[in-house]
Amino acid sequence: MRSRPTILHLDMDAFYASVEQASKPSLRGKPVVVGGLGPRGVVATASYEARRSGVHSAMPMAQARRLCPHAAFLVPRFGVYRAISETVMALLGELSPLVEPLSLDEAFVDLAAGPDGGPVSAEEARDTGGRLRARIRAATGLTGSVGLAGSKMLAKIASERAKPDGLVLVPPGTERELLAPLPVRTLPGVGPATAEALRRAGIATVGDVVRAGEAELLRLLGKAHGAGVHTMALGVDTRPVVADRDTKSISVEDTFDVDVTDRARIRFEVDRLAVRCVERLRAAGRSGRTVVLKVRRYDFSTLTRSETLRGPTDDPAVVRESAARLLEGVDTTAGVRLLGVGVSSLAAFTQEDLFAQAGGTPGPGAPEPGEPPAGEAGPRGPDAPGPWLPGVDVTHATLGPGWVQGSGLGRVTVRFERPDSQRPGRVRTFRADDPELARGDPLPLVPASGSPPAAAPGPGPRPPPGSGELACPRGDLRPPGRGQRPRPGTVNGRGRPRPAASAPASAPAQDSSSARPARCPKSRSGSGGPGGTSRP
DNA sequence: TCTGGGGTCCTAGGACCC
DNA sequence: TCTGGGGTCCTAGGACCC
Repeated sequence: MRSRPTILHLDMDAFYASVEQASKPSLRGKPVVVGGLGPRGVVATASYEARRSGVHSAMPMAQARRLCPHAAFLVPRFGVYRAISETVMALLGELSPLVEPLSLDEAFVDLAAGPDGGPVSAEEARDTGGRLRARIRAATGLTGSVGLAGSKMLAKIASERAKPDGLVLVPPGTERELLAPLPVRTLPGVGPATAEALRRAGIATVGDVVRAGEAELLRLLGKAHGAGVHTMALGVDTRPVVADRDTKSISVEDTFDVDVTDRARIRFEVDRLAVRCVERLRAAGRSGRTVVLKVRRYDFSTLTRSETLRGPTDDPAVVRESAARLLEGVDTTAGVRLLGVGVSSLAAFTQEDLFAQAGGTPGPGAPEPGEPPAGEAGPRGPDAPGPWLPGVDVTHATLGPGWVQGSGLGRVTVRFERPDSQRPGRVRTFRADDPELARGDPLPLVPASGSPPAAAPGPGPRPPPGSGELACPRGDLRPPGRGQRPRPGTVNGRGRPRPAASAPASAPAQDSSSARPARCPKSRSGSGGPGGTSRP
């Protein structure tokens, strides 16, 4: 809550879909839907053309196909989105050191922490926002919408109203009248459940919340939540912009195309998830004390089981064994649709030296994940390298770069065009195993001039044939950067040098020579600890 | 052809300790 | 020994966000 509009919220317009349209000239002006393409996929982002048909984020992909059958349905290319996001966040960083990214396409900026204390007048603030939007467009070819206000809540509401490709400023002092007619869902923290509770009490708009009064809100929603909602409804929001939020947990999960009942397969999948989780943990230079297993059953009911180790670990064998123990206590006979493994209670240290000794050699009874149990095809979904997923970059030995339009029946259809192509490229169909066809690197959206734009993490615009596999071994679903925080010390919009071991409290920096027991859960309630898991 | 994947924060109860 | 309270840690679940 400030008397000057010094909080800026940037939201890139239909970000993933816009990147795809910018990368693929044939899709410009056409409906594009980015998301999971499996039978249980959901929409991540729909282009504005697709939104006109009623398609929106989080909608099941099957429904989106029914609503907009002629759209292009593409898998996300997170590596590309991440690179562009870094460019955008860097531009925000030039306005102020206080940048709080909310996701790849969204961030708050505290302009008052910038040079000269930020804009003084509404006009100055508008100028700042307008210049930012122009620079984003020049650097990425994409549009973003800007909200400016005296608080986070209003800045975000403003950017929403500015969409697409606009700027809205909420003059401090006008918050309450702006909010009053809006639905309660507008308020941060009011989701479906809260909205329903309020609706039953006859409260539909923000103005209704104010009229109901604080006591009534406390009664309806409980102490903390009720007070928060009431305060927000008054237009009062003093939450600061916080850069460098520390990660609290790291997790991976997979939804299966078909419910899994086979216990051996379930054990196998949990094992793989544990390994993937630890890969991400280690890439982030972290370790953790609490292992969490997540199981979503056939009926969508979800349960979690967790166990806290005596000390933090980043040893895959330890996490695998913990996850396996947790699984033993879960009945999965009716079928599971999702499994997940996570680690929380994160500590700052890495234990690379220890890992070299212990982590590399799995203990007895903890085989490397290898073959799936007999009778199962193994991984599926985004992991299953059905190699030619719609949207991925390819390169042909003689025809150059293109992208997969579709595949099936041993064939793959490729459109050969580049971001700077003046007209839609031509389409060719190949055998899926055509040796001249390989994964390709993404091409930059904006032609490189002087300093390279961010779109292509790879080398120049025309990689030598075959180089794709090296840069992107598993395709765009798992680009090299995926899951890796920028290395500690990397400076960019999203990852700054980690605050030096801020919390010695939870993880006493005992020397990692030998004694740290990272395996056994703290034995509680007389269980005597888990049996048979200690290392010889 | 119903419902992803990555997170954050809050609540509540029990164990345990003082 | 009765009855009791506070604080912390752990576990489980749920709401919410993008």
